[in-house]
Amino acid sequence: MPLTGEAPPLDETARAILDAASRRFLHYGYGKTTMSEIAGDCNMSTGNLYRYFPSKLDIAEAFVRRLRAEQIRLLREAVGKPGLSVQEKLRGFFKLKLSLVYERFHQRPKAYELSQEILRERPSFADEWEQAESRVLCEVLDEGQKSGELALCNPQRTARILQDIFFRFASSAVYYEGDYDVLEGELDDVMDLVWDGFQHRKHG
Amino acid sequence: MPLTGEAPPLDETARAILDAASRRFLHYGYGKTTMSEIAGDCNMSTGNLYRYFPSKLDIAEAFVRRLRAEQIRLLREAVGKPGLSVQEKLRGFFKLKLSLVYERFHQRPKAYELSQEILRERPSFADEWEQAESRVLCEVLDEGQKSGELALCNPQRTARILQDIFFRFASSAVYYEGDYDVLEGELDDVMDLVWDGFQHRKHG
DNA sequence: GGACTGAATGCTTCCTAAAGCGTTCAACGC
DNA sequence: GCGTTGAACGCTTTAGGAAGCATTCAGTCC
Repeated sequence: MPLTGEAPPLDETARAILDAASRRFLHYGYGKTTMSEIAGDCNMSTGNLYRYFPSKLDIAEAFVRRLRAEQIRLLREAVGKPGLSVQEKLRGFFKLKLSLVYERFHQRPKAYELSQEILRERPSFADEWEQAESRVLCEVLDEGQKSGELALCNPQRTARILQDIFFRFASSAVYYEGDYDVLEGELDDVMDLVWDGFQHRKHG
Repeated sequence: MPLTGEAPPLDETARAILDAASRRFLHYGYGKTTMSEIAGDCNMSTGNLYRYFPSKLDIAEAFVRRLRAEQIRLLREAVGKPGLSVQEKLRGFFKLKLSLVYERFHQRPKAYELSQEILRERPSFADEWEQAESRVLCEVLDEGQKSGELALCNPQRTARILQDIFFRFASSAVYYEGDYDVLEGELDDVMDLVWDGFQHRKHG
């Protein structure tokens, strides 16, 4: 499963380093985890870590890429379920995204913090992530074109517009706001209106 | 022009304090402005300020309310122009909002920082602000209902959904991202799709 | 010669005392 | 008696030295 932004394959030692670091990042957070601790967990010197990862931040990035790859997998799974209409697929995509984002903030604060740290230090990561999601969306939209459920002039542009439209449900502001059910209800209403727009375009 | 969230009328001294504070907030920022400086600008003691405002933050809030009231006025003005269709009014509303937010971040950094500070200390301010905008939107939507351009079952809910949909164009993330023209282009595409949805609902 | 070490380096973070500043209110002046 | 002051209070921020930690690389080992 190729995924742009996926790290190159790791050898056994690099993977051991990443596993050890991941455990500490999730438990103690990025800032409280030291390179000497990670090295100790791997029974090697601190200096040796740099033969595998150029910096501490690169270890963190590799970890976040893992998390993100898992999310993409889940999103693909959700839209890949047999028997769903295109509308159901799109709705499921954005609802799952909401629940993943919401859960990470509330249940896995260290993972959330780490994501924020990566976004701060490497802003291009956000674009990359959006591109990866956009590809999943395009597949769904292309499918809708083929099945006759949609009539779009530019599926890529449409994917971008959908990401704009549902941005609120994946933004950090949402974590402090209203509760999950309210958010989900609003997301449903937004999806209804979007679908009505698609219907209008289909029937001219 | 009543506006919920508007501060009670200020007497002459309170207004002088607010004016002096405003100048300093805009020039030096909130954090660098001290109460003793403000008091000095008003030829009074520091302690006397507290007869007019309960705290430094309340002065800041009064200032931000001024800024927001001005924004609401501009938004009302934009949608109140004669001869515009409802679609043009809605489009104009969100485009103006984008330009105001964008300009404040790029041209008036201290005003932006102050807004952020108020939102941090007084989160309910965000709801209040959204309610104020929602009212303007509702007026436009009600007008659309009356003129037959729209067929909505709940204008208030629709206003809320529109705010969700256009959230990205008013969120802080937008300041670091792409340039203004790209944003405006996307906003137009979103508005087009939203309008198609409204059309679909009108014609069944 | 390649894999690895661990001390050195220098940047970042932490800690703590001092300074700054928001707020209060007893005292003052009219 | 009311409006105002400005010093006191205590919380917050700052500054500077110490400690911590990411990173480098000369030296060592196999």
